[in-house]
Amino acid sequence: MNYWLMKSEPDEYSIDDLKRDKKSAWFGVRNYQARNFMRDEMKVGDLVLFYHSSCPEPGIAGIAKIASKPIPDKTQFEPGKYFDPKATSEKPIWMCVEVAFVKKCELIPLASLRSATQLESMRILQRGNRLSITPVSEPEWKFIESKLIQ
DNA sequence: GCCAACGTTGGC
DNA sequence: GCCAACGTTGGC
Repeated sequence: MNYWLMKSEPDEYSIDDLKRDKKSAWFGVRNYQARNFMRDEMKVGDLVLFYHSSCPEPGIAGIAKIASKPIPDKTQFEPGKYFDPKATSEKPIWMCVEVAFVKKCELIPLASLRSATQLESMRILQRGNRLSITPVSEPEWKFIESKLIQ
């Protein structure tokens, strides 16, 4: 079992949207490191901290889980902002996974994460971190689950 | 809107 | 392969 943190801008796709949809493909990732996590390391059943970014109240908004093996991100083939002219259906470049809703929680603000010494090495809190998908260690997960999630 | 940090691009 | 320029992310 691995744990992850996945960022989403709530204007684009929020925890409420996932709650409504039950399940969604995590399309639109165009960063190789983040793609590799989805393609190579995620397993069905892995748990995910759903993080709201670039919004008035950034923070953890809920929990989701990985619900599929890697699948081609179909937006790479379609006209629009995620289109990639170098991708073909035979050789897709961008892979994603499906993510399923588990629960919504009271928002855990970024400041609360920063103030917890147990989380000081968390990837998301390191300066300059911009990766939209990052691994979460088991101790970090346990701490957040038992102490912060309501 | 600002700005730090990082990834990507492209000329050489 | 180097590296400057540029674009993007994301908190504030």
